[in-house]
Amino acid sequence: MKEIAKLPTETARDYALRAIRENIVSLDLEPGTGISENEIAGFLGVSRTPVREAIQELSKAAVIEIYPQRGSYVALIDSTFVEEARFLRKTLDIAVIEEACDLATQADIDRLEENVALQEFYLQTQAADKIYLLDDEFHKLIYSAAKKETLHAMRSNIMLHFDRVRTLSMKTVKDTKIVGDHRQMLESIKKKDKESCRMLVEKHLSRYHIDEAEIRAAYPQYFKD
Amino acid sequence: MKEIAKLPTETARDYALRAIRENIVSLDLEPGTGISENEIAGFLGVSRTPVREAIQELSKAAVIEIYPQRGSYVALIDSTFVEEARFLRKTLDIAVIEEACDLATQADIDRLEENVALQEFYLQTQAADKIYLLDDEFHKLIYSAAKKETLHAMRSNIMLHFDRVRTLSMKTVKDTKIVGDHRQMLESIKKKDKESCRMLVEKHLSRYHIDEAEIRAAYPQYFKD
DNA sequence: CCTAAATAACTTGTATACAAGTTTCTGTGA
DNA sequence: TCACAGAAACTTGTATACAAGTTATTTAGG
Repeated sequence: MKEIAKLPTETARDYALRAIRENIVSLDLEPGTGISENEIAGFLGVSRTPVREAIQELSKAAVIEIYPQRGSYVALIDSTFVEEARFLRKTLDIAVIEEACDLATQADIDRLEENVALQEFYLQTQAADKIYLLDDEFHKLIYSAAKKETLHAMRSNIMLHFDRVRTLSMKTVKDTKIVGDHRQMLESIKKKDKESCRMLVEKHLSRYHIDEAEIRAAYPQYFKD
Repeated sequence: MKEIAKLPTETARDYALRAIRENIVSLDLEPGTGISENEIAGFLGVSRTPVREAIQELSKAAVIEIYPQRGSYVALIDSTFVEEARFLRKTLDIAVIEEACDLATQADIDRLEENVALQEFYLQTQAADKIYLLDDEFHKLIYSAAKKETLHAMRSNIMLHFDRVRTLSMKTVKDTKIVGDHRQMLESIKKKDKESCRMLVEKHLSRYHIDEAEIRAAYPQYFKD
């Protein structure tokens, strides 16, 4: 588990949740690892209570499994969940981007323009971690433009399963293509071309699908079944 | 707040979560009501810890608002959330019922048949509460047939907002039509007729849309804005 | 050396005590 | 009667103590 600095504003609970979540997504907490409330509390410098509440929340998202009186474990990557996450993205992202075509204001477009411009900039400087964050923000901006912020928060939770696969695929999937997809999506939103948006989202998702087999072959110990 | 019996098997945390949630959906805890961790803990006969964890979870679903050191309140019915919940249903329920057309086994069909038969039975005996539960189970069975159980759990949380409106509309919406919709959906799944399924889900949802205006007029104190 | 029982060291679940901050009440003064 | 200060009674956030159960270790007996 890697250290993550506590922000001065956030509560101990929010800090614990953020720290544990980031460690799970980054795979610094490997799938199958046993975790202890006491151990994490000591590591983060807070008491068991906020750590426990964070773990409860992550167990509801099914990325942590709690066995009462026995221990808790980082869940193995379950293909069932990954498939459901992909299904949700395919369904909801398309519906939301179509809604964004109708509702996006100039301010929304401006924010998206700035985001994609930064992605294109960091693509040249090879800053993969920056692109990762901008990728998340890009999709959040689209949900925001469609006035579906609550659904994005919900999407984030189930997307945790997908995110771990994404972390593993960082090396194989080409950032160039991802940023290119985002640029095309933005242009299609500006043209209010829903059919094009739909196609782009499907193509975008298919990029991750391709290499799941090889990822699984490379890291079999991380997968369930 | 109405009393709800604690099941012998469930933990104090699960009991508190179930009890508070049911009271919110049934409107026995009215929108805008102030709630206290201590008060609820005393009422339920457990300590603050499990009650607190339950409230945290419900605050994440945005049906409870927590103001640190000031108090917590049952959230007013926010039209934004209700609209997002409706959007999710329209989008996801359609995609899932289409998937169910492809994947439903005979066992799935049998369970749906039994459920709808019970709905038709209780329709004659005027047992609205039974139909309410069977309604929930009907949609859950469809998600199960489509192998999307995780998404259903997620759907349940955001649907809390919709459920409160549904509770208010119980008197105005005709159960006859709802059960009729369910019967037609089942027949369309059996025929694997996706286009018909899509139309039925949209018609089904529109039934709740009609009377939101009058509900809001009848209970203005429950609504935000 | 091996087996088995006792025990110690863990786990999470729950209750309680304390901390920090807000609101409300109460009493005192003019 | 009104204004204001201060205390008391709340709120949630956090830390800690204890309960109940599981697992690992240790120790005694053969």
